[in-house]
Amino acid sequence: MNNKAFLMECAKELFYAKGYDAVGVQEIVERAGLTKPTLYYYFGSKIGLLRTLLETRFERYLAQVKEAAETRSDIRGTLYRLGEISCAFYEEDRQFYMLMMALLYSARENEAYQAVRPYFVELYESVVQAFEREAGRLGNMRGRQRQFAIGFLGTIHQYLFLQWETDPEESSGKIGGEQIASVVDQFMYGIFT
Amino acid sequence: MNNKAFLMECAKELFYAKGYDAVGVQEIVERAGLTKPTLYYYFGSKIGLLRTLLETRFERYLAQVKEAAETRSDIRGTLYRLGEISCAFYEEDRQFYMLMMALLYSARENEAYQAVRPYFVELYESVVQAFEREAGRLGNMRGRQRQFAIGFLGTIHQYLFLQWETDPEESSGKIGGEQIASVVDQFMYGIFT
DNA sequence: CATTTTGTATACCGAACGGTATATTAATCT
DNA sequence: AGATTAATATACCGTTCGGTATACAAAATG
Repeated sequence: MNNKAFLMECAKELFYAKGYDAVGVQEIVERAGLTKPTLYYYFGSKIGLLRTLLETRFERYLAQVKEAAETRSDIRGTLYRLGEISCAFYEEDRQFYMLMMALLYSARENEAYQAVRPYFVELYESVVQAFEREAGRLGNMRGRQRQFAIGFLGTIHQYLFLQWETDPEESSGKIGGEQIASVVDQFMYGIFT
Repeated sequence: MNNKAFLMECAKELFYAKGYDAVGVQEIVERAGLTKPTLYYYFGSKIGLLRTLLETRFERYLAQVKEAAETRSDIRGTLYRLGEISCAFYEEDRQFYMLMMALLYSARENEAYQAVRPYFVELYESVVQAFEREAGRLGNMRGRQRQFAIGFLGTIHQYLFLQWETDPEESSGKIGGEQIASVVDQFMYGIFT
Protein backbone atom coordinates (compact mmCIF):
# COMPACT_ATOMS: atom_id res chain seq x y z
CA MET A 1 0.00 0.00 0.00
CA ASN A 2 1.38 3.41 -0.92
CA ASN A 3 1.53 6.23 1.59
CA LYS A 4 -1.59 7.95 0.28
CA ALA A 5 -3.75 4.86 0.71
CA PHE A 6 -2.08 4.09 4.01
CA LEU A 7 -2.90 7.55 5.36
CA MET A 8 -6.55 7.02 4.41
CA GLU A 9 -6.60 3.65 6.14
CA CYS A 10 -5.05 5.06 9.32
CA ALA A 11 -7.41 8.03 9.27
CA LYS A 12 -10.42 5.75 8.85
CA GLU A 13 -9.43 3.67 11.86
CA LEU A 14 -8.95 6.74 14.01
CA PHE A 15 -12.09 8.52 12.77
CA TYR A 16 -14.06 5.41 13.55
CA ALA A 17 -12.52 4.98 16.98
CA LYS A 18 -12.65 8.56 18.21
CA GLY A 19 -14.86 10.56 15.88
CA TYR A 20 -13.77 12.90 13.11
CA ASP A 21 -13.49 16.04 15.22
CA ALA A 22 -11.61 14.38 18.02
CA VAL A 23 -8.81 13.11 15.79
CA GLY A 24 -5.86 15.37 15.14
CA VAL A 25 -3.86 15.50 11.96
CA GLN A 26 -0.78 14.87 14.05
CA GLU A 27 -2.29 11.66 15.35
CA ILE A 28 -3.03 10.38 11.86
CA VAL A 29 0.46 10.93 10.51
CA GLU A 30 2.03 9.45 13.64
CA ARG A 31 0.06 6.25 13.18
CA ALA A 32 1.18 6.13 9.56
CA GLY A 33 4.79 6.84 10.52
CA LEU A 34 4.82 9.96 8.36
CA THR A 35 4.66 13.71 8.89
CA LYS A 36 2.07 16.42 8.46
CA PRO A 37 3.27 17.98 5.23
CA THR A 38 2.89 14.59 3.55
CA LEU A 39 -0.77 14.48 4.50
CA TYR A 40 -1.26 18.04 3.30
CA TYR A 41 0.57 17.20 0.11
CA TYR A 42 -1.99 14.51 -0.79
CA PHE A 43 -5.22 15.87 0.66
CA GLY A 44 -4.81 19.59 1.23
CA SER A 45 -6.64 19.45 4.53
CA LYS A 46 -8.17 17.15 7.11
CA ILE A 47 -11.61 17.45 5.49
CA GLY A 48 -9.99 16.83 2.12
CA LEU A 49 -8.75 13.52 3.45
CA LEU A 50 -12.25 12.58 4.58
CA ARG A 51 -13.74 13.58 1.21
CA THR A 52 -11.24 11.43 -0.66
CA LEU A 53 -12.00 8.54 1.67
CA LEU A 54 -15.73 8.83 0.98
CA GLU A 55 -15.18 9.14 -2.72
CA THR A 56 -13.11 6.01 -2.99
CA ARG A 57 -15.27 3.84 -0.74
CA PHE A 58 -18.87 5.00 -0.85
CA GLU A 59 -19.28 5.58 -4.55
CA ARG A 60 -19.06 1.95 -5.54
CA TYR A 61 -21.72 0.98 -3.00
CA LEU A 62 -23.94 3.80 -4.22
CA ALA A 63 -23.58 2.70 -7.83
CA GLN A 64 -24.66 -0.84 -6.93
CA VAL A 65 -27.69 0.48 -5.04
CA LYS A 66 -28.70 2.66 -7.96
CA GLU A 67 -28.47 -0.22 -10.37
CA ALA A 68 -30.55 -2.49 -8.14
CA ALA A 69 -33.15 0.22 -7.60
CA GLU A 70 -33.51 0.82 -11.32
CA THR A 71 -33.62 -2.80 -12.35
CA ARG A 72 -37.15 -3.97 -13.04
CA SER A 73 -38.11 -6.77 -10.69
CA ASP A 74 -40.77 -7.51 -8.11
CA ILE A 75 -40.56 -5.39 -4.98
CA ARG A 76 -39.44 -8.27 -2.83
CA GLY A 77 -36.60 -9.09 -5.19
CA THR A 78 -35.52 -5.49 -5.30
CA LEU A 79 -35.55 -5.13 -1.53
CA TYR A 80 -33.69 -8.39 -1.14
CA ARG A 81 -31.05 -7.23 -3.58
CA LEU A 82 -30.74 -3.92 -1.73
CA GLY A 83 -30.36 -5.79 1.53
CA GLU A 84 -27.72 -8.01 0.00
CA ILE A 85 -25.72 -5.09 -1.32
CA SER A 86 -25.90 -3.26 1.99
CA CYS A 87 -24.80 -6.31 3.95
CA ALA A 88 -21.89 -6.84 1.57
CA PHE A 89 -20.89 -3.22 2.01
CA TYR A 90 -21.04 -3.69 5.77
CA GLU A 91 -19.03 -6.92 5.64
CA GLU A 92 -16.40 -5.41 3.38
CA ASP A 93 -15.36 -2.95 6.07
CA ARG A 94 -17.42 -2.81 9.24
CA GLN A 95 -15.46 0.10 10.63
CA PHE A 96 -16.08 2.15 7.54
CA TYR A 97 -19.78 1.35 7.62
CA MET A 98 -20.10 2.43 11.22
CA LEU A 99 -18.07 5.53 10.53
CA MET A 100 -20.52 6.51 7.79
CA MET A 101 -23.46 6.10 10.16
CA ALA A 102 -21.74 8.12 12.85
CA LEU A 103 -21.07 10.92 10.39
CA LEU A 104 -24.68 10.85 9.20
CA TYR A 105 -25.83 11.43 12.75
CA SER A 106 -23.45 14.25 13.46
CA ALA A 107 -24.62 17.84 13.43
CA ARG A 108 -25.82 19.66 10.33
CA GLU A 109 -23.30 22.44 10.78
CA ASN A 110 -20.41 20.00 10.98
CA GLU A 111 -18.26 19.84 7.88
CA ALA A 112 -17.96 16.05 8.18
CA TYR A 113 -21.74 15.75 8.06
CA GLN A 114 -21.85 17.98 5.00
CA ALA A 115 -19.31 15.71 3.36
CA VAL A 116 -21.40 12.54 3.75
CA ARG A 117 -24.84 14.05 3.33
CA PRO A 118 -24.90 14.06 -0.50
CA TYR A 119 -24.15 10.35 -0.58
CA PHE A 120 -27.00 9.52 1.77
CA VAL A 121 -29.41 11.81 -0.06
CA GLU A 122 -28.63 9.97 -3.29
CA LEU A 123 -28.93 6.61 -1.56
CA TYR A 124 -32.29 7.54 -0.09
CA GLU A 125 -33.61 8.98 -3.34
CA SER A 126 -32.67 5.81 -5.19
CA VAL A 127 -34.72 3.71 -2.81
CA VAL A 128 -37.65 6.14 -2.97
CA GLN A 129 -37.58 5.74 -6.74
CA ALA A 130 -37.66 1.98 -6.41
CA PHE A 131 -40.82 2.20 -4.33
CA GLU A 132 -42.31 4.74 -6.67
CA ARG A 133 -41.73 2.54 -9.66
CA GLU A 134 -43.49 -0.29 -7.87
CA ALA A 135 -46.35 1.92 -6.72
CA GLY A 136 -48.78 0.49 -9.25
CA ARG A 137 -48.13 -3.14 -8.42
CA LEU A 138 -47.93 -2.52 -4.69
CA GLY A 139 -51.47 -1.25 -4.26
CA ASN A 140 -52.29 2.18 -2.94
CA MET A 141 -49.24 3.46 -1.11
CA ARG A 142 -50.98 6.72 -0.18
CA GLY A 143 -47.84 8.67 -0.96
CA ARG A 144 -45.92 6.72 1.63
CA GLN A 145 -43.01 5.91 -0.70
CA ARG A 146 -40.71 8.17 1.28
CA GLN A 147 -41.78 6.67 4.56
CA PHE A 148 -41.20 3.18 3.18
CA ALA A 149 -37.82 4.06 1.75
CA ILE A 150 -36.49 5.51 4.96
CA GLY A 151 -38.20 2.76 6.91
CA PHE A 152 -36.58 0.06 4.83
CA LEU A 153 -33.10 1.57 4.97
CA GLY A 154 -33.64 2.04 8.68
CA THR A 155 -34.65 -1.57 9.19
CA ILE A 156 -31.64 -2.86 7.31
CA HIS A 157 -29.40 -0.58 9.23
CA GLN A 158 -30.91 -1.53 12.57
CA TYR A 159 -30.23 -5.13 11.74
CA LEU A 160 -26.60 -4.41 10.90
CA PHE A 161 -26.30 -2.28 14.00
CA LEU A 162 -27.57 -5.20 16.09
CA GLN A 163 -25.02 -7.46 14.38
CA TRP A 164 -22.38 -4.95 15.26
CA GLU A 165 -23.35 -4.66 18.90
CA THR A 166 -23.38 -8.44 19.18
CA ASP A 167 -20.20 -9.03 17.26
CA PRO A 168 -18.03 -6.02 16.42
CA GLU A 169 -15.23 -8.24 15.20
CA GLU A 170 -15.94 -10.37 12.21
CA SER A 171 -15.79 -13.54 14.28
CA SER A 172 -19.13 -15.20 13.58
CA GLY A 173 -18.95 -15.27 9.81
CA LYS A 174 -20.86 -13.61 7.06
CA ILE A 175 -24.53 -12.71 7.11
CA GLY A 176 -26.48 -15.34 5.23
CA GLY A 177 -29.12 -14.96 2.56
CA GLU A 178 -31.73 -16.38 4.93
CA GLN A 179 -31.10 -13.63 7.41
CA ILE A 180 -31.51 -10.97 4.75
CA ALA A 181 -34.72 -12.58 3.59
CA SER A 182 -35.98 -12.63 7.17
CA VAL A 183 -35.42 -8.90 7.57
CA VAL A 184 -36.99 -8.09 4.19
CA ASP A 185 -39.99 -10.22 5.07
CA GLN A 186 -40.34 -8.56 8.44
CA PHE A 187 -40.37 -5.20 6.71
CA MET A 188 -42.87 -6.30 4.07
CA TYR A 189 -45.22 -8.52 6.05
CA GLY A 190 -44.66 -7.50 9.66
CA ILE A 191 -43.79 -9.56 12.68
CA PHE A 192 -46.28 -12.40 12.25
CA THR A 193 -44.25 -14.26 9.64
CA MET B 1 -33.35 30.11 34.87
CA ASN B 2 -30.36 29.88 37.19
CA ASN B 3 -26.84 29.77 35.88
CA LYS B 4 -26.47 26.03 36.31
CA ALA B 5 -29.54 25.27 34.20
CA PHE B 6 -28.56 27.96 31.74
CA LEU B 7 -25.13 26.43 31.25
CA MET B 8 -26.76 23.07 30.51
CA GLU B 9 -29.11 24.66 28.01
CA CYS B 10 -26.27 26.49 26.22
CA ALA B 11 -24.13 23.36 26.20
CA LYS B 12 -26.99 21.31 24.76
CA GLU B 13 -27.45 23.77 21.90
CA LEU B 14 -23.76 23.77 21.09
CA PHE B 15 -23.33 19.99 21.46
CA TYR B 16 -26.25 19.52 19.14
CA ALA B 17 -24.96 22.00 16.59
CA LYS B 18 -21.30 21.03 16.52
CA GLY B 19 -20.92 17.71 18.28
CA TYR B 20 -19.63 17.09 21.79
CA ASP B 21 -15.94 16.89 20.96
CA ALA B 22 -15.92 19.93 18.76
CA VAL B 23 -17.35 22.23 21.42
CA GLY B 24 -14.94 23.97 23.77
CA VAL B 25 -15.65 24.78 27.38
CA GLN B 26 -14.73 28.38 26.59
CA GLU B 27 -17.41 28.47 23.92
CA ILE B 28 -20.08 27.24 26.31
CA VAL B 29 -19.37 29.77 29.02
CA GLU B 30 -19.12 32.58 26.48
CA ARG B 31 -22.59 31.78 25.17
CA ALA B 32 -23.88 31.79 28.73
CA GLY B 33 -22.11 35.05 29.51
CA LEU B 34 -20.14 33.38 32.30
CA THR B 35 -16.61 32.11 32.84
CA LYS B 36 -14.90 28.77 33.01
CA PRO B 37 -14.52 28.37 36.75
CA THR B 38 -18.29 28.72 37.11
CA LEU B 39 -18.81 25.75 34.83
CA TYR B 40 -16.20 23.75 36.71
CA TYR B 41 -17.81 24.76 39.97
CA TYR B 42 -21.09 23.13 39.00
CA PHE B 43 -20.01 20.19 36.87
CA GLY B 44 -16.36 19.47 37.60
CA SER B 45 -15.57 18.79 33.96
CA LYS B 46 -16.96 18.95 30.45
CA ILE B 47 -18.06 15.32 30.62
CA GLY B 48 -19.59 16.01 34.03
CA LEU B 49 -21.76 18.63 32.38
CA LEU B 50 -22.92 16.13 29.76
CA ARG B 51 -23.66 13.52 32.41
CA THR B 52 -25.76 15.94 34.41
CA LEU B 53 -27.61 16.90 31.23
CA LEU B 54 -28.42 13.26 30.47
CA GLU B 55 -29.47 12.59 34.04
CA THR B 56 -31.93 15.44 34.16
CA ARG B 57 -33.48 14.87 30.74
CA PHE B 58 -33.25 11.21 29.79
CA GLU B 59 -34.24 9.60 33.06
CA ARG B 60 -37.85 10.75 32.96
CA TYR B 61 -38.28 9.40 29.44
CA LEU B 62 -36.73 6.12 30.45
CA ALA B 63 -39.02 5.79 33.45
CA GLN B 64 -42.07 6.26 31.22
CA VAL B 65 -40.82 3.64 28.79
CA LYS B 66 -40.22 1.15 31.58
CA GLU B 67 -43.67 1.66 32.96
CA ALA B 68 -45.29 1.18 29.55
CA ALA B 69 -43.19 -1.91 28.85
CA GLU B 70 -44.18 -3.49 32.15
CA THR B 71 -47.86 -2.66 31.98
CA ARG B 72 -49.93 -5.64 30.89
CA SER B 73 -51.73 -4.90 27.64
CA ASP B 74 -51.98 -6.29 24.13
CA ILE B 75 -48.81 -5.93 22.08
CA ARG B 76 -50.31 -3.32 19.80
CA GLY B 77 -51.36 -1.20 22.74
CA THR B 78 -47.93 -1.47 24.29
CA LEU B 79 -46.17 -0.53 21.07
CA TYR B 80 -48.55 2.35 20.52
CA ARG B 81 -47.90 3.64 24.01
CA LEU B 82 -44.12 3.33 23.45
CA GLY B 83 -44.49 5.25 20.20
CA GLU B 84 -46.50 7.91 21.94
CA ILE B 85 -43.95 8.35 24.70
CA SER B 86 -41.05 8.52 22.24
CA CYS B 87 -42.79 11.09 20.08
CA ALA B 88 -43.57 13.21 23.13
CA PHE B 89 -39.94 13.01 24.16
CA TYR B 90 -38.94 14.11 20.67
CA GLU B 91 -41.45 16.97 20.64
CA GLU B 92 -40.41 18.17 24.07
CA ASP B 93 -36.94 19.03 22.81
CA ARG B 94 -36.02 18.02 19.28
CA GLN B 95 -32.47 19.24 19.64
CA PHE B 96 -31.95 17.09 22.70
CA TYR B 97 -33.43 14.05 20.97
CA MET B 98 -31.14 14.44 17.98
CA LEU B 99 -28.19 15.01 20.27
CA MET B 100 -28.90 11.69 22.00
CA MET B 101 -28.98 9.88 18.68
CA ALA B 102 -25.74 11.50 17.56
CA LEU B 103 -24.05 10.45 20.78
CA LEU B 104 -25.33 6.90 20.40
CA TYR B 105 -23.69 6.67 17.01
CA SER B 106 -20.36 8.07 18.12
CA ALA B 107 -17.41 5.79 18.71
CA ARG B 108 -17.25 3.20 21.50
CA GLU B 109 -14.05 4.67 22.87
CA ASN B 110 -15.53 8.14 23.11
CA GLU B 111 -16.43 9.25 26.62
CA ALA B 112 -19.62 10.87 25.38
CA TYR B 113 -20.75 7.54 23.95
CA GLN B 114 -19.97 5.82 27.22
CA ALA B 115 -22.08 8.40 29.00
CA VAL B 116 -25.23 7.73 26.92
CA ARG B 117 -24.78 4.00 26.42
CA PRO B 118 -26.27 2.84 29.75
CA TYR B 119 -29.46 4.77 29.04
CA PHE B 120 -29.91 3.14 25.65
CA VAL B 121 -29.11 -0.30 26.98
CA GLU B 122 -31.82 0.10 29.59
CA LEU B 123 -34.23 1.45 27.00
CA TYR B 124 -33.54 -1.45 24.69
CA GLU B 125 -33.80 -4.06 27.45
CA SER B 126 -37.15 -2.67 28.52
CA VAL B 127 -38.55 -3.12 25.04
CA VAL B 128 -37.08 -6.61 24.75
CA GLN B 129 -38.89 -7.48 27.97
CA ALA B 130 -42.15 -6.19 26.56
CA PHE B 131 -41.80 -8.53 23.57
CA GLU B 132 -40.74 -11.39 25.78
CA ARG B 133 -43.76 -10.95 28.00
CA GLU B 134 -45.97 -11.07 24.93
CA ALA B 135 -44.18 -14.06 23.45
CA GLY B 136 -46.94 -16.47 24.39
CA ARG B 137 -49.73 -14.48 22.84
CA LEU B 138 -47.72 -13.46 19.79
CA GLY B 139 -47.15 -16.93 18.46
CA ASN B 140 -43.75 -18.42 17.89
CA MET B 141 -41.24 -15.58 17.83
CA ARG B 142 -38.35 -17.99 17.25
CA GLY B 143 -36.23 -16.06 19.72
CA ARG B 144 -36.52 -12.93 17.67
CA GLN B 145 -37.52 -10.73 20.58
CA ARG B 146 -34.25 -8.85 20.41
CA GLN B 147 -34.53 -8.35 16.68
CA PHE B 148 -38.08 -7.05 17.10
CA ALA B 149 -37.14 -4.71 19.92
CA ILE B 150 -34.31 -3.10 18.06
CA GLY B 151 -36.38 -3.14 14.89
CA PHE B 152 -39.26 -1.39 16.56
CA LEU B 153 -37.13 1.28 18.23
CA GLY B 154 -35.38 1.70 14.90
CA THR B 155 -38.63 2.14 13.01
CA ILE B 156 -39.88 4.74 15.47
CA HIS B 157 -36.62 6.53 15.30
CA GLN B 158 -36.49 6.45 11.53
CA TYR B 159 -39.90 8.04 11.47
CA LEU B 160 -38.81 10.82 13.82
CA PHE B 161 -35.64 11.26 11.82
CA LEU B 162 -37.74 11.69 8.68
CA GLN B 163 -39.86 14.25 10.53
CA TRP B 164 -36.72 16.05 11.48
CA GLU B 165 -35.26 16.11 7.99
CA THR B 166 -38.57 17.44 6.66
CA ASP B 167 -39.15 19.96 9.40
CA PRO B 168 -36.32 20.62 11.83
CA GLU B 169 -38.19 23.54 13.38
CA GLU B 170 -41.41 22.76 15.13
CA SER B 171 -43.44 24.56 12.48
CA SER B 172 -45.93 21.96 11.32
CA GLY B 173 -47.43 21.02 14.65
CA LYS B 174 -47.34 17.95 16.81
CA ILE B 175 -47.29 14.38 15.59
CA GLY B 176 -50.81 12.98 15.74
CA GLY B 177 -52.07 9.72 17.17
CA GLU B 178 -52.97 8.53 13.67
CA GLN B 179 -49.40 8.86 12.52
CA ILE B 180 -48.12 6.87 15.47
CA ALA B 181 -50.72 4.17 14.78
CA SER B 182 -49.64 4.09 11.14
CA VAL B 183 -46.03 3.46 12.06
CA VAL B 184 -46.93 0.81 14.64
CA ASP B 185 -49.14 -0.91 12.10
CA GLN B 186 -46.43 -0.82 9.48
CA PHE B 187 -44.09 -2.47 11.94
CA MET B 188 -46.62 -5.10 12.97
CA TYR B 189 -48.33 -5.89 9.70
CA GLY B 190 -45.88 -4.69 7.05
CA ILE B 191 -46.38 -2.33 4.16
CA PHE B 192 -49.61 -3.75 2.75
CA THR B 193 -51.89 -2.02 5.27
C1' DC C 1 24.01 14.85 -17.27
C1' DA C 2 21.01 18.78 -16.07
C1' DT C 3 16.38 19.92 -14.88
C1' DT C 4 11.96 19.36 -13.33
C1' DT C 5 8.52 16.88 -10.72
C1' DT C 6 7.18 14.09 -6.94
C1' DG C 7 7.37 12.91 -2.29
C1' DT C 8 8.83 13.63 2.39
C1' DA C 9 10.85 16.02 6.66
C1' DT C 10 12.35 19.84 10.09
C1' DA C 11 10.78 23.45 12.42
C1' DC C 12 7.62 26.68 13.24
C1' DC C 13 2.98 29.76 13.49
C1' DG C 14 -0.95 31.82 16.24
C1' DA C 15 -4.99 30.07 18.28
C1' DA C 16 -7.62 27.20 21.02
C1' DC C 17 -7.81 23.29 24.02
C1' DG C 18 -9.31 21.39 29.07
C1' DG C 19 -8.35 22.57 33.45
C1' DT C 20 -6.81 25.28 37.86
C1' DA C 21 -4.74 28.45 41.66
C1' DT C 22 -6.34 32.24 43.56
C1' DA C 23 -9.14 36.32 44.55
C1' DT C 24 -13.50 38.55 45.13
C1' DT C 25 -18.22 39.26 45.76
C1' DA C 26 -22.94 38.01 47.45
C1' DA C 27 -25.79 35.54 50.36
C1' DT C 28 -26.67 32.81 54.48
C1' DC C 29 -26.15 31.45 59.11
C1' DT C 30 -25.05 32.05 64.06
C1' DA D 1 -22.21 42.10 63.28
C1' DG D 2 -19.01 38.55 62.35
C1' DA D 3 -18.13 34.17 60.28
C1' DT D 4 -19.01 31.03 56.81
C1' DT D 5 -20.36 29.31 52.54
C1' DA D 6 -21.86 29.67 47.78
C1' DA D 7 -21.13 31.73 43.45
C1' DT D 8 -18.45 34.11 40.25
C1' DA D 9 -14.12 36.20 38.01
C1' DT D 10 -8.97 37.21 36.60
C1' DA D 11 -5.16 35.29 34.94
C1' DC D 12 -2.63 31.59 33.97
C1' DC D 13 -0.82 26.46 33.10
C1' DG D 14 1.17 23.09 29.60
C1' DT D 15 -0.54 20.84 25.49
C1' DT D 16 -2.46 20.26 21.21
C1' DC D 17 -4.87 22.13 17.41
C1' DG D 18 -4.91 22.78 11.90
C1' DG D 19 -1.87 24.51 8.83
C1' DT D 20 2.63 26.26 6.43
C1' DA D 21 7.43 28.11 4.90
C1' DT D 22 11.24 25.95 3.63
C1' DA D 23 14.53 22.47 2.53
C1' DC D 24 16.04 18.16 0.91
C1' DA D 25 16.09 13.70 -1.51
C1' DA D 26 14.68 10.57 -5.10
C1' DA D 27 12.80 9.71 -9.43
C1' DA D 28 11.39 10.88 -13.87
C1' DT D 29 12.21 13.72 -17.96
C1' DG D 30 14.75 16.37 -21.31
